[in-house]
Amino acid sequence: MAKATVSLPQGTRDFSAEVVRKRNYIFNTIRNVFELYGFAPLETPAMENLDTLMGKYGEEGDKLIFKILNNGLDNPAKHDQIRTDFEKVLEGKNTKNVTERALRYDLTIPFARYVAMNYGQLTLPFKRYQIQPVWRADRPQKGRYREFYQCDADVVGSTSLLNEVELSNIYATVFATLGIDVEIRINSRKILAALAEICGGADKMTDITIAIDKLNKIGIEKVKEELAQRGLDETQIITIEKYLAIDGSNEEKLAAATALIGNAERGKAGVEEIEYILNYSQLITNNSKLIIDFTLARGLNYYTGLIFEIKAKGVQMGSIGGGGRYDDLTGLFGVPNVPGVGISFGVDRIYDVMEELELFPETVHKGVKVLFFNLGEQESKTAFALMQQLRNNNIGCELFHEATKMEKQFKYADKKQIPFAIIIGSKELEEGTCVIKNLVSGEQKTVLQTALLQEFS
RNA sequence: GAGGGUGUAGCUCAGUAGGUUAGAGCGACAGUUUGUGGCACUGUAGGUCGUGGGUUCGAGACCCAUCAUUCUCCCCA
Repeated sequence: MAKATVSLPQGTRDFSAEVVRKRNYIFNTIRNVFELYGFAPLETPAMENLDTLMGKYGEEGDKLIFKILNNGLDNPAKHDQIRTDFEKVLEGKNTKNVTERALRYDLTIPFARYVAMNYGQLTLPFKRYQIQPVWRADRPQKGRYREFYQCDADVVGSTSLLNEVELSNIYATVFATLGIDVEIRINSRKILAALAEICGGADKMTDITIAIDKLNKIGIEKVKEELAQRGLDETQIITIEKYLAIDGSNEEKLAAATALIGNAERGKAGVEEIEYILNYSQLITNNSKLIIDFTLARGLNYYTGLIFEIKAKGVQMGSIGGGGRYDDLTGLFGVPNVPGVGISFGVDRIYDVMEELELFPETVHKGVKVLFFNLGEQESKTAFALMQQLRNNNIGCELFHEATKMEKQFKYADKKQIPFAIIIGSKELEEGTCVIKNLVSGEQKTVLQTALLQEFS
């Protein structure tokens, strides 16, 4: 036989039965909590119009969008036009004649598009959740793929901080259910804006957040270097260093932040937001899990208010979730002034964390419960009838596919982790009985075929 | 976009300073006498060493290219 040369596209994966079951366990947990909090599901197509996606993720993001080549490019009547258009593609531009669709890059923009298209029909605030794969033409590496799932929950059409409280409780509930110990780190983009205001003006906000975001990775000295490179002077850098050095309990941090940036209007507002959510959460979840982290910035520039990031305790792993408030998600699609707030779960990383900490329950391995041995034609007919009877009572079973030596059938049961074997040979056939063997303990007993069902109920 | 690592049996990998018939473990299959597995033992199958060039008397080992894969940086989940 020729050697198979089949392979998978870079950065994609097959999921075996065991992995799918474990992933579904995570998905189901998240989905149940979303539903519990009043979020409704939404699914959007794998592909969007290229126009919908381009320009929404920044210059870098645009490059990482998977574009779909149009069909019918081989139509002779269009060759001249397409050659001309293809020249534009070579220059880095996109033309509708060559490509006009692309794979979904995230769930947020398709959601914004959906809200814009259906704004009139939506009951506000609109709370939806979405669990679907997205695709990015990124270089794959550890924990990064070209196809991966996102789990998002967003509320649009409400500025109430109650939404932030709800979302942080969703985080707490999901991770408590999964058994993962986490810190829910929070900060406010308003505080960062106030800091920027004091240090060089609002236009430095992006520079400052980008540099601050790297603190954990590169350390304070490098951050200072980067800030200097980005044009901040020494006094400003000292202020930022003071800001980043804020430490202690949540209360102490808030006090220190107030002292530093409380005079700025937005700084005050940011501190008040955080106070609000901390007070509220005390009533509902374990407050100690919410931790103020003033170094938290999050890369995405559309965040404007409170921001979240989830860090699992006890493992070396990047954030396993994040989110925040944004002011105007749908403005780009012609429906302005729709504020919102959303969170996201990083399922692939959550999976890795649970694997590492061995948190998956035994029950996720859900195979068939019974294997009927096949010991001959008449024997297997009897077994088949009994098997159907069990199936009708919601007991999963299989009949071995051919009459062969028992050793093989035992090994099959072992490999598929089937806990019970039912043996019907010529002797049992004659007596109207069957042998039930517990394959874990090795114990077995003979019962009447008519009594088999009640043995399993 | 930039820079490393790795490609040898189905899987995980050995293959010493280039030398003749390329190995192991696991897995698969068969058997250790025909209705009781997981163990053990025996045996069998399976590789033009990613691909294409080059150096050499001789290349799985060295050089170049190419493809694949993996990791790091950028960016992100």
